[in-house]
Amino acid sequence: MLDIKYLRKSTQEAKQRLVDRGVAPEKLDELLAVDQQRRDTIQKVESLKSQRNDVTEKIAFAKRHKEDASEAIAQMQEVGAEIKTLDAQQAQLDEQVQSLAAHLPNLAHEDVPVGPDEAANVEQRKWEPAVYGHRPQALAPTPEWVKAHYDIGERLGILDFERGAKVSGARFLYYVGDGARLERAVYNFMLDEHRKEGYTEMITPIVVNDSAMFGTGQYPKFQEDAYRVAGLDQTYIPTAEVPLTNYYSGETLPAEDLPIKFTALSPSFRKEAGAAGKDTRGLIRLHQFNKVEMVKFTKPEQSYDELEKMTANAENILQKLGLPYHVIALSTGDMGFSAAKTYDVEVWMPQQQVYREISSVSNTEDFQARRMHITYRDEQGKLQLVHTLNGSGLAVGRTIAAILENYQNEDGTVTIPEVLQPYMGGQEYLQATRHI
RNA sequence: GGUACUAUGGCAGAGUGGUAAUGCAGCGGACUCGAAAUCCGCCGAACCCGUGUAGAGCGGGCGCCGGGGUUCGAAUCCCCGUAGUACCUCCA
Repeated sequence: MLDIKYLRKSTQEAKQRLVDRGVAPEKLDELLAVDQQRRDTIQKVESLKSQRNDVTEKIAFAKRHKEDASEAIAQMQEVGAEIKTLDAQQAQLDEQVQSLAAHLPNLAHEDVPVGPDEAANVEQRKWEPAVYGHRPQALAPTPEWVKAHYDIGERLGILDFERGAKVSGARFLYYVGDGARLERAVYNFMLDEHRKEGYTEMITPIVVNDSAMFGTGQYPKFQEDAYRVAGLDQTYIPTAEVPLTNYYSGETLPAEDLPIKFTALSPSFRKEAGAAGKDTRGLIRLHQFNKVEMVKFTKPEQSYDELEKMTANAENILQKLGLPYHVIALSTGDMGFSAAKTYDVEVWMPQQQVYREISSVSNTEDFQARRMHITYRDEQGKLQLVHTLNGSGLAVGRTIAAILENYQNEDGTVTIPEVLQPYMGGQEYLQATRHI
């Protein structure tokens, strides 16, 4: 949620910044017009209420002294009715303001490249391991025998998309045997790394209520992509960002505890509405996938430092896994709804020879904190909104995909990255095994 | 899931229709070399509106878990929720 006082005071500037985010400028005019109506109504009704409070006090006084107050009471009946009408009007205007404001995305930080879409994103840096699987060069031309991760996964018998579709539907799968083990190794490794960096590990609810979904910005605008629990006002989380960030909703945090850092593994559920036909094969785009998430609560002045650190935490995982990647800064037109600034980390997928998003790290500044009222007291003892950040660290399924493609060998086996071997009982290779 | 009870400021805790006691904590001051104790004063709400020196100050509204209702007037009465506790039921 944006600060309505800022929108009123710096309307022209705000309008330009909203345009950068792809919002029609009339949206702001509309909001401010309704806001003006609302404030006019408030002034009317509050002066009536003030009057009522005075008269009512006199009535009370009269009653105590056994005097007649029927005239004042009769008069107040009318005022009362008028107040009721205006109150109802105001409630309606409140709702309109809320709804219009709730649909406006966050404003971009001044560093963010301005542009309408992903073409305006800017690469920040690129990384590749010195030793890459069994080959020296990561980005050297991909040998022709390199297969897509889903082909290797099925051939090794560790990914079962067919039965996933049979039991659940398209975009669901079973991990089988070493596949399930590898998935578990990957997320345990990730959680251990983040814990070393000072993140507190959490296991969260994976079903949340509507106000939590509103708090992080998924609702009201993006309901069509959410898995709602039938018959209940609850939703399967699209990311652990939702329960982790809402953990402190409505609370005032001790300033000395900031920044607070959480990490959690959770399944994530997405309908992927509008993605029909895209990435239909493999682990890239599923209705359910595991993700290790990082969330931070910070003071405003430290949030951009913490954004860099969180991005580095995501990169650290890829570096230790020896997977090539690059980091890009998303443009104003490509960022998510709640973000003020976002870095995407994209991992190299050799079979398609493209970088695919494996992590997205965002500073939402006070956008989410205003929605869910998370504050701290500054040195003057005044309540201030915290800044919240979130980032994947990393998407687990996509990490598996990247490992299968980057670490495959010509004989059809896959080398298990060294840092994961201790999590796999020392096993060094994945090879075809027959499972029942 | 059922029944009963409960929900008031940072904490504790009064208030059963007349507009939120009191204690602790906090802040300021007096006393003191300083501190403690004591005394005096202030202070309670993620809020909203007006004015404005523009998150100061002042005035008003609101405010007793949330939302409705009754009433001139609701913390108080009624209804619907939510959460907690106890017992029951059911379980992992």
